[in-house]
Amino acid sequence: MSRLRIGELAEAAGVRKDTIRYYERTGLLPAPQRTSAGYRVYHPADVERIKFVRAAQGLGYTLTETQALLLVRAGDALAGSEILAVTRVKLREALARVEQLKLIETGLEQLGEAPSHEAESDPCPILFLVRDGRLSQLAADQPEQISVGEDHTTCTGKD
Amino acid sequence: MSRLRIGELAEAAGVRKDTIRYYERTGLLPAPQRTSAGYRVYHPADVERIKFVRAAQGLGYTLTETQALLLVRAGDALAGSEILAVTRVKLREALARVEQLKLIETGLEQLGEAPSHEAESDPCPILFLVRDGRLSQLAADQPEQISVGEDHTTCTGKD
DNA sequence: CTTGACCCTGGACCTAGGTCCAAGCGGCAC
DNA sequence: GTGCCGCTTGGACCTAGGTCCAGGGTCAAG
Repeated sequence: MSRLRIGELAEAAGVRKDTIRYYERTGLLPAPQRTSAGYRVYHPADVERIKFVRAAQGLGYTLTETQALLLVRAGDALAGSEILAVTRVKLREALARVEQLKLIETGLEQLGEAPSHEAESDPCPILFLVRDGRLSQLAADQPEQISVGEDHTTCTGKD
Repeated sequence: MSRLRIGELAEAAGVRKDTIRYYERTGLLPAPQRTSAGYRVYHPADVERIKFVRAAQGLGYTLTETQALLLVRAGDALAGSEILAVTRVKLREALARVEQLKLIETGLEQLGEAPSHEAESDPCPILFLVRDGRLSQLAADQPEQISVGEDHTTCTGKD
């Protein structure tokens, strides 16, 4: 049982067969050996490789970036320096995201507790979602910029 | 200048005109007033609304979730309890992502520093990317599960 | 009254990342 | 040798979130 057909690999890795063929087309998975009848034949290590790809995707790496990670995984240190920069950007984004989400969570919790009045923690209970200086950091197409200028922090709750 | 046409709104909010019309189609932006000639006419507050939407998208909220956030922003506390659950899930995912990315960053840094040998920190320098018990958490379709069982932590660096 | 910038609509197209389908072999059990 | 399941291919289709285009109307300036 050391060699798998595509269905078995799919089962073992928890993906669809189509996904495996898709990964092969896009280069995430090398073209496997074939039987004389043309059936794809996989190595058990491909199960881990696919799981790895799924994990990378889950972390927000694109297909291309995932390929770089696979190179690193295979021992290519040069690919590492490139993907490191990407990873640092992603990490910064993820940290910012956590902060934003915490703010929103807190705001939503307070909203539930203090139905409408007695929202003492913030003079403008809608603004926890609107303080654009904070919230729009992630909206910028250049996540590098942390410009918190833009003093349009007016509290006009109505559209 | 208290009323804007779509081009001005697009400019002010930093999006394309098409995006604004798209948001209108999908309900993220209410259908605006029209001039007698059929031109859309916007309120300056719509600039903030669009920026808000962009920010929410940047935080990983879907269109639908963003609509709920908009309701909350407009004062709807009931929408808040629904979106709170969503937000908590996103927060947990974001925290997990940060941890994963930190691991990867560290691993990649060490890879660059210790070219091939002297990687004392980890007996298997490839594994910082492969420890599936950790890395595949995010790959699972149910991000709730933190199952770190699965002892397939073998160090076979070659494909 | 023409020119140019702006707006309208419907619909096609795009990237990412898959997912599905039909038509047609392969292989094994009965 | 006939089911039936699994595999092959190419290509269409899908969701999300836009983006672009053609054909045509509007409006202000010259």
